[in-house]
Amino acid sequence: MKATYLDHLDRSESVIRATGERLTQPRVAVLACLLASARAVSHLDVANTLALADQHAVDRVTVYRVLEWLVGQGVAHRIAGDDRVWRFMLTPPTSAIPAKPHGHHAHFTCDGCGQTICLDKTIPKVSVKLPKGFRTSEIDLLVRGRCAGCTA
Amino acid sequence: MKATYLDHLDRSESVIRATGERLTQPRVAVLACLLASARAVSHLDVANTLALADQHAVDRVTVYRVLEWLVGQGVAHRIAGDDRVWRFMLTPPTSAIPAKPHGHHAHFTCDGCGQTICLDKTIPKVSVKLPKGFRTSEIDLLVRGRCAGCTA
DNA sequence: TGGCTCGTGCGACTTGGTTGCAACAACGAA
DNA sequence: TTCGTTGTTGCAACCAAGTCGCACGAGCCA
Repeated sequence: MKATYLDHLDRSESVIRATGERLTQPRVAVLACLLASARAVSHLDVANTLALADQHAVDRVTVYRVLEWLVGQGVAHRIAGDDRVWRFMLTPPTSAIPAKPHGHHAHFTCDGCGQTICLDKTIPKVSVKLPKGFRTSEIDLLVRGRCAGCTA
Repeated sequence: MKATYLDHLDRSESVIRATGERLTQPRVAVLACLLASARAVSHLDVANTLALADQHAVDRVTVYRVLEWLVGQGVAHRIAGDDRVWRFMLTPPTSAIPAKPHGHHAHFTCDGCGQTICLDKTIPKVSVKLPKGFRTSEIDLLVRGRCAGCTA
């Protein structure tokens, strides 16, 4: 991971450019971190990665704000973990700025190693019947269990 | 709510007795709070209810521990909310000590008033196909939207 | 290049939750 | 009914995640 996120700086830059918002170094670095990770990452993960890697260190408050901003742009989405820490992932398989407000997410969290991955592609849509008068805006499916590595 | 939880003290007591563990005043009071509420409640909700109602005030740390204990007994289960606060609900429709470890929960959270209710009865079981090697232990379904009151 | 505006960094703060420990209460045995 | 053991409670201190306010600085358009 240490070096990997550097490989994504270019793509990160173009995604941010596509939003029409300001292109700043912290935004590029944070998004590159997300691009480099197949699993959900916390604020702290991002801050640590950037601090360790090289001179791209970013203040932790800025990391919070950039991630918030990415969610607002529809580039990323947040997941509430079991440890009451927000984790963040790119929204769909890396397409640019979808900003689909009413979503249907599915994630898998491993009880062994704690990693969270996205299952959006493999899980069928769930249809929900709510009590009368209730309206659905979003459905999150959280599967807990053991990943392949931890089962072995 | 203020007086209501008092109506559940008897039932609370018998549920705790049924666990075979010690019967204490804080346990009875906290469980009575859960019994009295149709929706998920936080540690703070419980502490406030008990503090307001009467002489049953319980230290907040004790509330934390009692709720933890109820989860361990299978009487209640916890829900991670959007505001990174744990909320608690009775596990099934109030049957005693089910302690079903591998569950399938469904909850609804209202974007308007923030309340969380249980949908276990109305939602069909979701079958999940995971990548090879992955094992499921629990599935949580979180539906967000507007409740009947907030839609109107 | 200059200037406006928005983003960043820093420090202080809030809040939800946890830990350690001494005092206390529940409950079975005598 | 009393006693002793053992689990529970209350208190205070602590920790970590996340937020707020503000001054400085960088991005971008004219």
